[in-house]
Amino acid sequence: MIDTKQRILDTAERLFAEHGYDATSLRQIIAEAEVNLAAIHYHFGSKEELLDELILRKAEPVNEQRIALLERVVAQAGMGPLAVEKVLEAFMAPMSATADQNPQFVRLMGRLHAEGRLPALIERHFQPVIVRFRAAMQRALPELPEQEFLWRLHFMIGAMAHTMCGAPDFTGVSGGRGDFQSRIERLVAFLSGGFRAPLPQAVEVEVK
Amino acid sequence: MIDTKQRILDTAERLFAEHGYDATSLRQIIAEAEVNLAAIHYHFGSKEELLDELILRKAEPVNEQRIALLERVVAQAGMGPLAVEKVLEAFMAPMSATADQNPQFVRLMGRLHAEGRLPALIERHFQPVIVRFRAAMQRALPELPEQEFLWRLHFMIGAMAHTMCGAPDFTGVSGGRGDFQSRIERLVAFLSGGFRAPLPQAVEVEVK
DNA sequence: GTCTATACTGAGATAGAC
DNA sequence: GTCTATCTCAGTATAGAC
Repeated sequence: MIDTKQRILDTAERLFAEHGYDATSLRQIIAEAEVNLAAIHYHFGSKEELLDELILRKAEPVNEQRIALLERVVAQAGMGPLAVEKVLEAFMAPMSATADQNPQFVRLMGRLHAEGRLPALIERHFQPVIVRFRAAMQRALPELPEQEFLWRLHFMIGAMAHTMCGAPDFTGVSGGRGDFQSRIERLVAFLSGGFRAPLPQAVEVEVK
Repeated sequence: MIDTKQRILDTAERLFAEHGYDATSLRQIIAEAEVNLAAIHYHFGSKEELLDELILRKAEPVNEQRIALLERVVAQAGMGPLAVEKVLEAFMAPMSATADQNPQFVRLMGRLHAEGRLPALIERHFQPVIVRFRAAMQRALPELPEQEFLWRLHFMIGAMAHTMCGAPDFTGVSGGRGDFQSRIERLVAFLSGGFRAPLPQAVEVEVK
């Protein structure tokens, strides 16, 4: 076959999104893609590296949009203050756009998050972008002590990861066009409130 | 052996915390516990049910403390308003106490979170407590629309799960006594700010 | 009731022929 | 580049000894 590699990638992406990474065996993939088992190891090396290439081809455009939006936000702010809301929106809007065009990608991310595979993938594919956003966030929150700032970033990552990939029960399976946009607006409002919250007081809640 | 079951539970707990659930094979457990492979299936039925019993015996005291603290907070509030901070603290303080006494348990929770096994375990072992806390939170935030409230709970769960189980890089491996307490104070401050944030405005961030 | 020995199925990985 | 055959190692199931 001419494009064995492409067929493996496309089939794997679909099956991973539908059934999860762990639950999809290489033998299922080769059956549907009509290729040989060893072809996967020839082209990718392992199941995990197959996942890596699969994420890479989706993550690149998202990252490019993020950088572009962030630069625009920074340019508009000029020498003045930077609003946390604007920075957060610049980071999340490209995911929203991708979600509307290609719902399968979001399902895939959700699956990977649920299976605990996101952290490693984020490390490999989103790190450079995250560094830039961290700097912008720090500029938007100049009065926050460094330690507190880093902890709040940590909280944010937890909320974001959980939200990009899943919704509360009541929202149902809908996920129609535009849903994702409002989800992000809610998240941005919540996170902005969290980042601007007063510093914690050491409150004693003794446990017997 | 007299207490095969206990030895399996103790060994599994240690190995799951050290290497993760997926990475620990039943054969490793039986080797260290010096029992037979089939004994696990005799006593527990499957690897997953072994994990379940293991979590159950740790989760029960935490849940009891949570209920007790929550009742105290509610009693102190009387007919007056309920502070989000107090409710959040009542929920998290027992985890902090457990963390200080038994660091291995927190590592285990972290592992399970990283492997995407927390949601199912939470569903099975923490659901009744969560229902009560949800009600208390709703009472503490009477002006928040239902939909917005549920979304903010969703954001909270993400931040909490991520924080209970892991820390930003800079904090190192320390995890000394009391560390966990301050971590929770920071999280409570952040979440309270998020819950009290103004409702989101539909802000347009167009993506080319 | 408890536990042991052993076999079964399906996973990912690999060596080497073509 | 591709495919066959095979390897190792999971979790699971069962028959039967004490």
